[in-house]
Amino acid sequence: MGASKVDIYSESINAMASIAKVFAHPARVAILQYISKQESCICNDIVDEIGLSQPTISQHLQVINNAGLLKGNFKGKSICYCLNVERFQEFQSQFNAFFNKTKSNCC
Amino acid sequence: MGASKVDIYSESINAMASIAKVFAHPARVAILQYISKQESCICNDIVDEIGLSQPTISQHLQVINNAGLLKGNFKGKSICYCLNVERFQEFQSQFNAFFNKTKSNCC
DNA sequence: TTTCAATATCGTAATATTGCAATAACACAT
DNA sequence: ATGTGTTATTGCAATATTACGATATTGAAA
Repeated sequence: MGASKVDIYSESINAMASIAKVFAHPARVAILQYISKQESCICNDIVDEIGLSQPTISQHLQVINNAGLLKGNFKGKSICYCLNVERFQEFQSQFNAFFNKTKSNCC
Repeated sequence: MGASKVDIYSESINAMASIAKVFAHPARVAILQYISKQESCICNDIVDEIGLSQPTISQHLQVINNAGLLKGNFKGKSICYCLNVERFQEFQSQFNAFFNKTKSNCC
């Protein structure tokens, strides 16, 4: 096979894995950090900042965007990627809920 | 290509991605939750609990174990997987540090 | 020591992910 | 309308991940 058997898990478990997947690649972690560091809206300089090609960056941005983590001006010559802080906060809460729920021990 | 260009990112960014990767598959999320739910040490019933084959579960357990998230008795007929709570807590802290550092906005 | 149950490893197939070159699409200015 | 610069899409190659059957290994009990 090779594909994850998504149908055998609960909705919340799949949701958790999906969220984690966004952060499971260093390029996406770097992009998120870079975006948040910018005072003003950033444009195409992510490509210069990180050592990856423009198509690859665009691909990673799409993953981040599909997760709902971006907002801003998406039309025009210089598109503006900004962090959707509300959504980001939501992710943090979900993570912490999972961590706190799973923190028991047995031996 | 197909391989992540790990060498172009900082150590902390790669660490973050590595941690996230552990939780980026529903089977591993389910395994961690199941382990934590058990009152006593669990054995081979993870295979029965989750609908995956024994080799596949073993593979996922290895990923979790390589991340340092397991402890317990690893020899004997019924091996005992328990959550390494200290390590788990450490992961949670790293996550929160990343989230808190990245929570700024621009537009 | 032989047997048994539990876990790990090997080999392999299928799918997913990553990355980039080439190209398209798009918004804006001239 | 024609460039120009920016981002998205397509196509493809390389690698990683997921999954399982078959088999090996292991520790304990008989």
